[in-house]
Amino acid sequence: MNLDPADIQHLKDGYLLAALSASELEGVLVHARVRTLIPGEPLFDQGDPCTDFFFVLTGTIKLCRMAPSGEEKVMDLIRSGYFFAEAAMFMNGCYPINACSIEATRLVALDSRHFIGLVKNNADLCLRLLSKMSQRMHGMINEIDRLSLHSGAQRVIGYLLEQLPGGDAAASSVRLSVPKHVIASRLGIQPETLSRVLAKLRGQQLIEVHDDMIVLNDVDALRRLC
Amino acid sequence: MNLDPADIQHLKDGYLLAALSASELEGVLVHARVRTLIPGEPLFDQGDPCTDFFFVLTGTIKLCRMAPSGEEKVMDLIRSGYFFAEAAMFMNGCYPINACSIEATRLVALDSRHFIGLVKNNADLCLRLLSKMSQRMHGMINEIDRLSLHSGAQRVIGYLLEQLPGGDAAASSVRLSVPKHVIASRLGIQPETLSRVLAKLRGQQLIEVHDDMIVLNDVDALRRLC
DNA sequence: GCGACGCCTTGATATAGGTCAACCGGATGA
DNA sequence: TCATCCGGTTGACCTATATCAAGGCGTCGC
Repeated sequence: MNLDPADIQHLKDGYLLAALSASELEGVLVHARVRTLIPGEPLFDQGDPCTDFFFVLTGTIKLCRMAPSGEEKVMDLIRSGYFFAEAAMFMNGCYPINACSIEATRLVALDSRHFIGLVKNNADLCLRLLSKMSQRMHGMINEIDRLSLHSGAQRVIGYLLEQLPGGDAAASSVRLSVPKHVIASRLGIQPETLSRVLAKLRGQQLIEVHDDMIVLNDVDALRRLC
Repeated sequence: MNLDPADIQHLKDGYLLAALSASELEGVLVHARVRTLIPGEPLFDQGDPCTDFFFVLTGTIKLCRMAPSGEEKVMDLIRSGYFFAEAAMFMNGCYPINACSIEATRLVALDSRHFIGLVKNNADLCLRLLSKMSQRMHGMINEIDRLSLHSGAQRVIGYLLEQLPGGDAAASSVRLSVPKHVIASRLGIQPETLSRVLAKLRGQQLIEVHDDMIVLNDVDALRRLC
């Protein structure tokens, strides 16, 4: 399985590679392998040695951790056009989480060691990386206080609002691209609770639920709730 | 107020500056100011433009966010010998959190823009930074799943075990260096709940509480509980 | 077509933890 | 010295959410 020109363009648009010269990019691509995952196929496990970082071409990757009890907590959902595991690369150690697909997924695996070597000679790229990682950390700070400061219902509403296609105020409906139980885990609640929260919002006429299609009847009111 | 030689040594031991040459360090110090805070004095607020990053010489800084309700959540406690706000620096924007002292604190404020300039010309430093930020992100991932996967009691136990002076298995007692209500917020629980958890552990003979001194009677049992 | 399964929903119940209120003891300050 | 305040503790109560259990509705393979 190989990279076609559209994939390469896609990759170049991702922030990590945008700062590379043509020859550097060439080198990175030599060390890149395309992988295809069937739904639910694991990519790596928490504790595996970190040899690659990844870019999602199509599909969705679920990053999650296992509690000692066996319960799993979804930490992040990585969709087409995004890198992941690039942070682990710099620790030169092991992946801190599990990664697996939740639908048919094509992704690019890029060689960590080769890329590190590249970064050593490219201060500009380095700064971009620092900035990007700062942004991720910022996102995590938000996540931490969402989890600890807001109620389950507020987190659900926040999630729905996040999924709104940006810009268009009129198009106030959302298609859930992952199963509801995955969203529940992402939000740190049980599937039953998610279902109840949605039912309650439906009862208040704030939303309409048609399977994985959710219409937000009153975006402003929802925004006020959180 | 100025830096004395001990302070400078202290600073050089911090990871961010260890990779600098003598002349680079010189430059950084020219742009450094020592600040002294009384207990509870604010340093910056969430949303303030990010002009400096900091190093704690003595004392403790509390990083926290305010919920819309006015409730505050302690995100981190920064003690002597650690940098903070270095991530915000790379975003070139605003501080994402509030910072204030919780006791008399001496710290060094370092000029962000000057430091960024330096990093641009030092790929090695850059890599160290990337690695350090990865570690922080790793810590945040742990924090997120602690908050969402573990009970309040487990988080309390985890906190106590973290505070144990490393290495020495015999010395199984902990002195709480910050007020209990700050720890409670750090752990995402109420002060009353923290108090009850400690009372319960005391009832099980697992710990002894003497004001801010906590003796861990059975470290292994505690570790098993989480 | 039919059973099995997965996903979601709904109801009943249990429980962790939050909230409110009272109280204690030490520190502070008039 | 006494009043006050602050941090911590304890009790009573309540609410949000988890847990357990049942059932509905698609989808898939046979």
